[in-house]
Amino acid sequence: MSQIDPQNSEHRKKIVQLLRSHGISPTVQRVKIASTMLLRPMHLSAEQVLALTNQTGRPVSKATVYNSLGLFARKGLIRELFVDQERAFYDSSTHPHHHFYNPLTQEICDIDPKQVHINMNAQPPAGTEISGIEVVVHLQPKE
Amino acid sequence: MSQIDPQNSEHRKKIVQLLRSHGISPTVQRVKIASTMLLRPMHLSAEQVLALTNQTGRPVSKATVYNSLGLFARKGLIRELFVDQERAFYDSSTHPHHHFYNPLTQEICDIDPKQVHINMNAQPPAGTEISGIEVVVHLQPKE
DNA sequence: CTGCTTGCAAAGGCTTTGCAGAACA
DNA sequence: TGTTCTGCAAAGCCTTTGCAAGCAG
Repeated sequence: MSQIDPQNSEHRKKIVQLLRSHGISPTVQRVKIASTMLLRPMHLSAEQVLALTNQTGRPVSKATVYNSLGLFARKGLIRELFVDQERAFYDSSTHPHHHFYNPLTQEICDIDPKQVHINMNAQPPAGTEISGIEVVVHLQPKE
Repeated sequence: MSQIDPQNSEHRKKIVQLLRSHGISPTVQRVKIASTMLLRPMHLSAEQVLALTNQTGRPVSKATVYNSLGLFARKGLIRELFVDQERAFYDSSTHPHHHFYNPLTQEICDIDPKQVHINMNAQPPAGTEISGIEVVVHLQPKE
């Protein structure tokens, strides 16, 4: 996996470009947050993004993290996951794929889209079209 | 659809039996809440259940509604849906089926399980097994 | 009786907002 | 210079909790 180091101007440029290409003006904070998300493809809650982002350098405020994550999700840079109502999770990989979710450990993990085939014949209600399909496989401890 | 009228002792008995068969002791409030849920198979938020339940008769408190819905869900009498993080929805039909969700109108509607075929080859993580599969098809306005 | 349930209000936790100052173009 | 963004704290909202009074069995 290619590491993205916000200190490294090479990677910094990539992030800036990525933000620009999604119509997001690349402020210092947004680049920092985006670096956190894309450093490793993960499923993070807003609180976790805040903590990771602020491990180094100048801290970013909580409000800005929430705003930026919302913005990124609206712009399609990341994906918002609703697996339980406690909190939202943000998924840095936007390509279509599905998830295992363990409510006890609050862990989410990816399911390779090649492993899942969905055949849907149902028509969406009049005036609407499908914007995305989310499959969450809930887990429980064996036995 | 067979209406369930909580005033009607015939239906009341059915609800009591249903609660008992799920290991739930049938208090006055729980019967009232269950009647609301089962009056018509629907997707309701806790707030909506509260409002509907309290349209008639002696009002049930908010805390009791939340507690009872949580209890019903844990006991498998209803199903808890997480389609957005704003609030939980409760689905009075527990048989496996899937949902369309329109985030703009906050409307949920069922998808006939016969219309959806899921082929999953992915293995659940070690020590866990699948407890349920939730498919949510997100909608957006056409055009 | 004895334990479970209810109700009220207050607290909790995640997220948004209001507004002044800072950064950007 | 005008617009956009940030940060802090406070507010908002859904949900849970603490505890005394009430009900079920």
